[in-house]
Amino acid sequence: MRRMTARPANTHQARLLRLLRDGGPNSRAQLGDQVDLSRSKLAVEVDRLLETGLVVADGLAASRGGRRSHNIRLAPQLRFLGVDIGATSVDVAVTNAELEILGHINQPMDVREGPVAVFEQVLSMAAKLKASGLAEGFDGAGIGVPGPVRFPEGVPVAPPIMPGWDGFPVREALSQELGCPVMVDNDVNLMATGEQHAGVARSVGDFLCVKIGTGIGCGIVVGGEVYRGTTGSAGDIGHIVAVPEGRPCACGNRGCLEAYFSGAALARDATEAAQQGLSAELASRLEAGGSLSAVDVAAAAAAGDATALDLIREGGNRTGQVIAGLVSFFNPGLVVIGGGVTGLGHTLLAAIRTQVYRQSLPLATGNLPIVLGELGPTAGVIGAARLISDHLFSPA
Amino acid sequence: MRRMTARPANTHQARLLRLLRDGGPNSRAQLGDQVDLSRSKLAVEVDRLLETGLVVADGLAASRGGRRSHNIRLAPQLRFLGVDIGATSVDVAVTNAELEILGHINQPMDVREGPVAVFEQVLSMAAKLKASGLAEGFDGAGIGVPGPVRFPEGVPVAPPIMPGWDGFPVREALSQELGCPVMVDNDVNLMATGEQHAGVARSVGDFLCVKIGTGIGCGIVVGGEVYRGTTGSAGDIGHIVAVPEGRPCACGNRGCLEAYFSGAALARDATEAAQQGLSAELASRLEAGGSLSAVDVAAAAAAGDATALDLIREGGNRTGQVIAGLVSFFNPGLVVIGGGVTGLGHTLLAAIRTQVYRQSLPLATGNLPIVLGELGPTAGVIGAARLISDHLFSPA
DNA sequence: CCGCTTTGTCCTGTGAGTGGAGAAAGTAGT
DNA sequence: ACTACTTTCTCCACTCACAGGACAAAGCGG
Repeated sequence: MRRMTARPANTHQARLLRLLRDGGPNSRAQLGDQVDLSRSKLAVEVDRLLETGLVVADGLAASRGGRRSHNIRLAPQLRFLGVDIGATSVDVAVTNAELEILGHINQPMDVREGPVAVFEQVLSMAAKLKASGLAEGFDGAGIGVPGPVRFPEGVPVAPPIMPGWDGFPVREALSQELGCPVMVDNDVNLMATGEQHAGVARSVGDFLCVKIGTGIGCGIVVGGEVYRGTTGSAGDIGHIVAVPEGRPCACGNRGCLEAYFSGAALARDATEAAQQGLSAELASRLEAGGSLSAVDVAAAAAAGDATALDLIREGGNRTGQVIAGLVSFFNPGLVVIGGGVTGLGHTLLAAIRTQVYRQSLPLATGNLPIVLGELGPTAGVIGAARLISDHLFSPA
Repeated sequence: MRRMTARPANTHQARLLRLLRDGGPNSRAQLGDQVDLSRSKLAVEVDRLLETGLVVADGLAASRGGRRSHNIRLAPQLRFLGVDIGATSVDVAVTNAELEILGHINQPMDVREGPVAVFEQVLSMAAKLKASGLAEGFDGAGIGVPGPVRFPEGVPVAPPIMPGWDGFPVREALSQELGCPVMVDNDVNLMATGEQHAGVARSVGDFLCVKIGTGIGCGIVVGGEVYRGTTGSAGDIGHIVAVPEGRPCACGNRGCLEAYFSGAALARDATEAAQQGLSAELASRLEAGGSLSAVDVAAAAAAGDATALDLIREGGNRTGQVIAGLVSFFNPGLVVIGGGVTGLGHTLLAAIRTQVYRQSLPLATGNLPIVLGELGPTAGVIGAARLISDHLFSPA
């Protein structure tokens, strides 16, 4: 099957495509209400889009008191691939042009095995989605990697947790394999993009999205656009010093946030507590599973285990302290907490909130919601799909 | 004399005005090289600007091998007023349309006396500048205040160090008094704007400008635009916690950066050291002046006083720690240090650099200059003039 | 005085975009 | 069935921004 080849010829067409993506099918008249163009001009642009095949007219909508309108929608066969590479697992999903998830696979994986092995796995997952009839091919793909990215080129730069990926041409390689345009970003930025597109951050211009998984990162959105920083490392808050001269961290410094809290730190601290006999609950889980993870701590906390709750609270306090500083500095309109540890839920959230509301300026916290992400594990893949669709739905 | 009434009618005219402001007089041909418009279109827009009186043609430039060009420049009688209200002093300056300072007055003052008293002083300073023949009136004024501002309305909101100003309609009141358009911003943002326009931050898209005066604040520039945050309090880093559970701070929390370092904290610590007999140098200055300020500490440090140097280093370390966190988070292309304590110079700068380069990620610090501001006390007033000129040189 | 260059002006063609007239297709009331 | 009114969509003429070329003006060097 022929894939999407055309791109919008001008900003009007790009605007229309995004409206159809975000608002679903629409009549010409409804579109006209949103774009500030005369009906005549609008009709011309819609006709041109119809010629390219990017949008189609299918059927008539119900009358609203007058002539029935033609439904204009994005071509139904368009497919985007969203890939979210974490430290220990991959998510791959197919979406339609409206960025609705049609199919989603999650598999365990280890980024440290390097780009070649991971690519093979990603491609086989994509193939599986194709084989299940959800797509005959992909019109574009977005991919998130757990480290800083030189965004224009789509190349990871000096990623601490995935050293083998440094300089690997992710964008070009994946584009070659899939035969479609590809955009690459940091996984945290994609989570923020996802929550912005379809989650809690809709209609918020400036917000922070803190992702707590194996490590800790923070997506920064300024005026509706992801801010990536000068070298693409913006939001890398895991090694902000939370406790001056505190615990040694793997990075060589002391007192880093990640030395106190993250999926990895939590698992380590829980294991230690279990071995010291501080918690029967955790000890029994350790014996049963051989090792502990954030999920075990969450379960223990849900069962009322005091040690688990303490660990979560303490981690939340540290994290909240750092976030409080960022809130004072950045004055966001919203803070989203997400990532693997979202399962720790409201115990974590409460600790973070307490610290932020206590330490940040009243003016900055006065009307500041601090909430859990709403999309869970799909935020990343939705963000990835949105990334490539933003790219494709912009003038060539 | 008639003041500026016209505004650019479109973005082309605005663009041309800014080019003339930032690049000085120019021929039509030179302008054409910079704006990507046909010569004919450019000529039309320049003619219209000439009609409005915003720009004038004065004389012919030297030949560059062909017909001599007409010099096009901004109207020479245009005058902007830049006002920078600090905690303890005011700066008022007149500039021409190219934002060159024609006259500059600095006077001590206390913001806590409230807006009415301060306004009176500012107006008398402006009158003095007028009386000296530098201006017959003002075409626009920019004003910076030491606290958060609701930018669109030009009204301070909940400013901690100037409680009497809360909600006072600074923009409207000053506009009324001066009879010209006025824009209001945080003083720190204006310093950043000034350094961006005429100082060390020219041609840097994303940077931080840390102003250490009576308090500590940070101007944030994203993509060449000042970022003000959701409620206008972005950059308010003085009360970020530098030491968890540390010294009590006037704000009610513990361990705030300003409790450890700022002009006020430095004066207090120096006084204490002098009284405890730790430094003969500081003690003699205390006896001579009755009190100590950051300037005394700077002088003592310059004279080699170990205690003064220690105070500066320790303050620089604390500040550097906080900045290190911000650098990891924001990944700027430049960090500018300015404000009243700039006199502490390289001792301070070295301490800050050490902390940032040690604690932040290599990717973020790899190519990160950390430098002192270049404009000193004029940064604020230049920023203020630039603020209003940006406003006036944009389509009506 | 003759080419050559640069600067600035004039004029016409093109394409984007507006706005109005009106056709097409529907609903509701009489 | 007929009328009045609504909404949707199309067509067409007119305006305006802008490009680009021709050309005039004003300088240079030989």
